[in-house]
Amino acid sequence: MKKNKLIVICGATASGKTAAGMMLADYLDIEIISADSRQIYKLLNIGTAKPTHNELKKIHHHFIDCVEIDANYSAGEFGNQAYQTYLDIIKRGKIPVVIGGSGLYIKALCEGLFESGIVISQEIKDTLQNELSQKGIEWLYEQLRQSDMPSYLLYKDRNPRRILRALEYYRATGMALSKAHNLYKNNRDIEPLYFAIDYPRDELYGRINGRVHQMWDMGLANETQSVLNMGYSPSLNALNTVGYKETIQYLQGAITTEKAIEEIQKNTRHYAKRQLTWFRKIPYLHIIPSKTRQIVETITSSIY
RNA sequence: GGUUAGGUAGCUCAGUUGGUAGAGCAAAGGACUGAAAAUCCUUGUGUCGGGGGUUCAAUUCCCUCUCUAACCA
Repeated sequence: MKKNKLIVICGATASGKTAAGMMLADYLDIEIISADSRQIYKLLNIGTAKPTHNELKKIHHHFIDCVEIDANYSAGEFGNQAYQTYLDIIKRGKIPVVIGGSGLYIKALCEGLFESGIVISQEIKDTLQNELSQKGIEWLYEQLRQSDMPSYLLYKDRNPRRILRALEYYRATGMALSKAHNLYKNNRDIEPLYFAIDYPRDELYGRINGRVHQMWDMGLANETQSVLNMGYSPSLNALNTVGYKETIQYLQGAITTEKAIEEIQKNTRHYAKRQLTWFRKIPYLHIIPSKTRQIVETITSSIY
C-alpha cells in the first residue's frame, strides 16, 4: 500500500506553531488537524492559547472546541476521529497539516494506538482507584506481576497511571495489556513528515514567561471563574491543566496573583521540557530554526 | 555606636556532642499505546562569609574583621 505523506508540525508550547500554520496557508491549500489535548475542550480559550477567531476563520481547523469540558476523552479516541478527518480532507483535495504539542495525540493519529474496541467500565476504574488509595501502589504493582509480567517489568518506576491502566485492561478483558499491544496493531497508511520548531532553551522560556503575563492580562482568572460558575467541578481532568489549576488556587484565595503567575510560568516550563523530551526521540525529525520564513520553505520544499 | 540573631548547593533551610555536609524547591536528563498541559523515574562538591588561634584534625570551639536583619541609642 502506498503511504500518503502527512505534514506534522510539532514543538513546545509557545514555539509559534499556530503562526507557522498561518504562514503555510499562504502557500498551500491546507486544513489543520489540531493535536492538542486541551484546545480540544470548549470554554478553555485563554489558558490554552487557542488560535484567535480570525485565525480560525482564515483556515479550517479541526479538533478545536469540540469536546465538552466534563467529557471523558482520550488520545485513542482522538487518534481514530482525527484519522477519519484526515481521510476526509484528502478526499476533498486539500492538504491536511497536523499541528500540535500533545505527543501522544500525534502518535495516536499517525501511527494509531492498538485497537481492540474495548471500553472499560467506570466501575472497574473506580474499584482500582479505591484499591490504590487503600492498599497502596506496591499492592497494585504486585497484582500486575501476577497478571502481566511484561508490563510489570516495563513499569518499574511504579507510575500509578500506567499500572492502573494495565490492570483495568486486564480486569476488563482477561488479557494482559502488553499482549493486546502486540496482538491488535493498528497500522495506518500514513507517512508522517515531522517538523519541530526549535528555540534556544532560554529564549523559549522567555517567550513562555511573557505569554503567561499576557494570558493573565487577557482575563484568565475571569475565564476560569466563569467556568466554575457554570457548576463544573475544579477537579475535572480538563481543569487539571497548567494555567487553570493554579488560577483555581488563586480564586480560592490560596495564593496571590504574583504567586499564581510564577507557578503557571514554572509549570509551563516543566511542560515544555517534557514536550521536548518527547519530540527529541521522533525518528527523521526535521528541526526548523524559529524563523517563520524558513519554516515555510523547509516544509514546502520537502513535500515535493 | 550598642545588643541580639544570622551568613552552609541557584533559592529556602537542616546538620556535624570537632573527623571537610544533606533535604525541599529550582535546574538538567529520561520514561510514557486510550486521563498525556496528565502521571512517573534519575541526577546534589558546595573556598559550610574572610582572616587568625586552639587541636593530630575546625564548617563545627575561641578571637577578629565583614555583610544582613531586628531592636536599643
